[in-house]
Amino acid sequence: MKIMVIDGNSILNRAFYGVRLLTNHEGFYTNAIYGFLSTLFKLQDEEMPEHTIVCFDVKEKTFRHNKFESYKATRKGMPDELAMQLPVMKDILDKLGITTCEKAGYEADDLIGTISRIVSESSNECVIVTGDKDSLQLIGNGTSVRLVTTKMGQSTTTKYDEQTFEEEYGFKPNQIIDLKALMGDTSDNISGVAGIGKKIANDLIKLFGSLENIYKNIDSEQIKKSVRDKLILGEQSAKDSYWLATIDRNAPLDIDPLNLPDEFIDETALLEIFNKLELKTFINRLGLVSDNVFEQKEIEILNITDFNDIKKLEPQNTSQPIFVHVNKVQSAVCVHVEDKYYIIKAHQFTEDEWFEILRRIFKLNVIMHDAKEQIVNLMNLGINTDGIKFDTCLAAYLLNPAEGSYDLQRVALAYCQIELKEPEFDNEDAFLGLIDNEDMSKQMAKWTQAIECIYNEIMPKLKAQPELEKLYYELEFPLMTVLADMQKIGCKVDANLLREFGVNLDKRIEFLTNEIYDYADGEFKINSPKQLGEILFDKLGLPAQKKTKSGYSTSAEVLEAISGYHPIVNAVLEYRQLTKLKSTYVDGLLKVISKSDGRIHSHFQQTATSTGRLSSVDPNLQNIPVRTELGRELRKMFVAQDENHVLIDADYSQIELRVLAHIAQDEAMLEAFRNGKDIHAATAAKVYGVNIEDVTSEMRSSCKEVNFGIVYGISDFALAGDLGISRKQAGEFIKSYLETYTGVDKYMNDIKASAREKGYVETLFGRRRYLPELSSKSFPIRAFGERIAMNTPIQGTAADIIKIAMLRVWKRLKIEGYKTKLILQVHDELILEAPLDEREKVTSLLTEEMENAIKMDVPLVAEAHFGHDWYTAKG
DNA sequence: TCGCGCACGC
DNA sequence: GACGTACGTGCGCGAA
Repeated sequence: MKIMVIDGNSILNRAFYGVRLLTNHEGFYTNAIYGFLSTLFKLQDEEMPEHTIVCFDVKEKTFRHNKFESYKATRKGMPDELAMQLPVMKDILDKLGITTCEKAGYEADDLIGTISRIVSESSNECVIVTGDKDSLQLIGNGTSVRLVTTKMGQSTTTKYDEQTFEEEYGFKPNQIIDLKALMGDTSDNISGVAGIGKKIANDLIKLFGSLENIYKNIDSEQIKKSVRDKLILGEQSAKDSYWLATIDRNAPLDIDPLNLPDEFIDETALLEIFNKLELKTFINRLGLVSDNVFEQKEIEILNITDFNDIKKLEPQNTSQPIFVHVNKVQSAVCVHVEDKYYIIKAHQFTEDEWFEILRRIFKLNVIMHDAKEQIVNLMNLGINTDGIKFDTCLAAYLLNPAEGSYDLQRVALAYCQIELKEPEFDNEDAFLGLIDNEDMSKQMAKWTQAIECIYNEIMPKLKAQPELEKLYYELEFPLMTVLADMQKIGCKVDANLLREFGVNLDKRIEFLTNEIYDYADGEFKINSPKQLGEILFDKLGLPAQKKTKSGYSTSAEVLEAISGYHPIVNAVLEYRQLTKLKSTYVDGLLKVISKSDGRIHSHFQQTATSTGRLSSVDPNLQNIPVRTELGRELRKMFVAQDENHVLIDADYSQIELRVLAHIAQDEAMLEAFRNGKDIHAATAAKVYGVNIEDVTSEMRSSCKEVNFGIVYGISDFALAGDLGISRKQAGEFIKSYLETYTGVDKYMNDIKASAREKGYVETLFGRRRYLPELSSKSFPIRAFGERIAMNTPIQGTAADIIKIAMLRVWKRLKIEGYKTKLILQVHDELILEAPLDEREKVTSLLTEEMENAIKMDVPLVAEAHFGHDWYTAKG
């Protein structure tokens, strides 16, 4: 028989610190439970024990504390985020039928020691699972120890038996006690012998075998005098330490390790617990819900191979929704109509037939998951996609925008506990029609079925929040088509100009590289912060300012501070700037220019941010340089298609501060905007108590920083860093700022209180973000949550506003028959590509829609410029 | 492949 | 006292 004994506290601790903080939507922490169970199940699979026992420490003092008050005195208590998970964890173990064991006055280690003794004495096998090395002393007689180490998210285990232990340590497992008696253990506050560390302790143990033997031979010549003196002085401490480090293998047990009950799994209870914790992976893992509905209910999968059969795709009642899934490589589509799943594969039809099929499908009342990329493709084929009426991906995003990822697999798991396997048949071969089998059809049907399930789960949740439902139907969903259209059109890039720019950069980079090598007196990877740090701070001896986890910090901030010490520093700074431009922008952009139309088709992600902003990838066109002149040059490469077109760029002036003024109803700030004042100067005038015309540029720019920070929920710490002043001064600065803008002060306090109470914050349009961080007892986490609480309504409302503007601009351009196209959005900026003769009209259309997107108590101001390229159009 | 340090935007 | 200004994406490096 094999028995696995787990040190519950140890593994739970590892799990807690190894897995990022997870919570369910109510803010209950689940990361330790998640990590513990992952480790438990993994080890059960590996070790296949007949029985598992989990031992826990009890809060009360143990026999060790009773004798030595100092024992483990330096240990901090469990953080609340972990403590709250402990009882739930025990309950889960109970429902899993796993025996738990704890005893007042004893540590988990003692219980484990006792269990392993009993098990091994009866010639059974015992595997101990723990995260700390104390239990290694228990190895022997069929007992092995698995040490679990965690790295963010994953856990690795190392197995020690007598042999591997001796190979690594060079002595027997129980001699660990003797070792600890000498060197002590800071984590348990065991003192050992003062002055004796790991090295000497190891040598002594190898020479004499045990503590007892060392003292018997204390006069031996093999012990140096200095060491002998320390040993004599610390004899009592060594003996006490020996006693403390010894695990009691005769603790009283309430269980009989040799006669454990069968492990009965209470499926109903576990299903309920895991649902509540939103740990759906375990529901699946334990098979609490059948993951394969196909096995429960035979569903009808039909291949359509005859073009004449396509009328089957139309439901009797045309208003009835159908569910559509297109595989990634677009070689096949699955349509779920009424109770049937139709699979249609492109290669079985002529191109005309295939397009006609798609045309018919997307005329119907279609529900999809993440439709945008498909819409782009269909638009490119000239197929109308107006039939698409619902996107489950977007809905999932609106219900909780902080999830991070909304691919079908994840959402199906979250809402339906369906585990969708990575598709095996979604590759080049499938695209060419080389793969055509039943499994492929079955897999596609299952994915389509998941969409239906999500839809059924999500609809009532969306309807339960009327504001969110409105946001979905009136803004987010229609915006998807606008984004698809922008992606399809893309933006023209002058590749030759870009390449030329790259060549010039390269020349200068090569010069700088040589210069840096000369200064450093040798070659190294300048791009490696590690190597650069060693050169600057070790070899050249420049004063290091900051450390990072992995060595010296070489950030621009640090380098600027030391630029006066050595000419290499400025060379590195310039090198960094140029190589960034070259690799990310020149090379990066050249890679993604479409061969067919010479344009860049960035993808606008609609479900990427937790505030409601869009993001842009492949390439990211929302971070094209603008601040430095050289970087800004890159914008000259983004051009209108020809000399008969221009780019028109309009950006909102101070949209976030205006939103803040409105939401906070701050009289002073409202007044400043209403009167068209320079907000930063106006702020400075008030904060410093001078007339606006007497505001110096320093006063203005420091207030600009504060304004900027206020929008993000500032701290004195951060502001101090930005302004280069002390934290105290920064605190006073913020204080006088908030005394000037009392409405803002009140808003910040109110929003935090409301967020704590409700568990979420909202934008003006009801876009929600949940804040589990606010219920944390940990200051940094809670403070983080508070900053989000202050920032999200502002940033999110601004995001809502520009989305409204985009939708209206796009619609008007279309309805009023302009050829002008919306091509880019950069958070507070919209860019159009317009034929020359439409320029004036669409410019006013654009600013008009941007400024009137929403009625607030302050005016919204958008400024537009135009030009052949983005550089000029940015104004 | 992944995490980190760094750098670009709003 | 805690140490983190919000929100993103992408590159090169270096360890696994």
